[in-house]
Amino acid sequence: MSKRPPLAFESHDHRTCQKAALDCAEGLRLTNWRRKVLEILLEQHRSLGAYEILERLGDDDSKPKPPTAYRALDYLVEHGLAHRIEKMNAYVACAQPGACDRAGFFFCKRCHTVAEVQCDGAESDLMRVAATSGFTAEQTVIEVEGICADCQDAG
Amino acid sequence: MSKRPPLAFESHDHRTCQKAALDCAEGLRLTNWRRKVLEILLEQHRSLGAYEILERLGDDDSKPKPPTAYRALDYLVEHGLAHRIEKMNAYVACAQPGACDRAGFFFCKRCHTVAEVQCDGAESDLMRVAATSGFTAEQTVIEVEGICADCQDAG
DNA sequence: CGCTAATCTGTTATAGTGTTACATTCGCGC
DNA sequence: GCGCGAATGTAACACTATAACAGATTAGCG
Repeated sequence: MSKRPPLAFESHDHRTCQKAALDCAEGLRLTNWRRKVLEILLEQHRSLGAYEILERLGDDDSKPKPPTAYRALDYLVEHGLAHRIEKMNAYVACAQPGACDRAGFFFCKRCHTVAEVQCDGAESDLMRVAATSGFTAEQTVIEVEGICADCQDAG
Repeated sequence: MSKRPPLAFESHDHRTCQKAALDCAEGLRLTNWRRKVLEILLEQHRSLGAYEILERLGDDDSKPKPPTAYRALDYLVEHGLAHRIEKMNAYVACAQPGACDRAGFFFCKRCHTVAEVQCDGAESDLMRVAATSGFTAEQTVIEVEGICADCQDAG
């Protein structure tokens, strides 16, 4: 957790993020729904609830049903293109696709911006503790809730 | 994260855990529901869903309604006597009441046993990163999902 | 190409989790 | 007893997620 790409809170060329994710999706089976969901998530570094995404998937006369969104999200999460923020019951595009093992998240509870960081140090500490009691770790959730600088300035 | 009390997975005198929690509740306003919920949580180092707790709060002819459980749980969590496990939508008694700042959790997805550890190192690393972008951290969730030794042995 | 198997999608219904809103009661100091 | 704040009771509802099954599409193979 030393050198790092810009956090989502910091200004950066977001097209780079989008391109990286789409590149990483090469070779995967990105169907229409999956691509659409990924594109929606990639618009910003913000987390979106499944039903929020669902809203945006539909046109005026008909909206897809919940399983459509959940299936696409499950796929994206399984393949490392998106993450679930447990504390928010929400989803966010992966910010470091292809290299996002051991990710941790900072998210602003006001604007829902999510910054992703690598948490190797924290992770390996935890793994060490787990090992002492024979616990086999499978998945680690590291989420820090707070207020981002912009929202603080805005009062 | 170096010296530590026995993890929940390890054998220990559980009455010590229960007594510590009840001692810590001295001075707080433990109403009937709150005490009952705390007692239920303290039976084991296992997480319980709100509706599971609700079941056990009622007698045969009448069960309290959801807000009863959620209100008691909110109170216990606010006052450091219980924690919420985000990944499970469930609650667990605090294992180190009075000294449980910066807690992290290992939980077995089979038996729902939850071990609580102090995560000072991980926490301060995260805080440092947060600070670099002006992010004000308020709450940190550290949860490791896996399989405990007993469940592994049991296949 | 044409078949088959696997995967993805559509749809209905329902399960599980958590909250709002408001009426009522309880506990306690005056 | 009275008044006030906290806690509880109750009904209804909102949000999140999954089950089950039918139908459509696609990939791969002979």
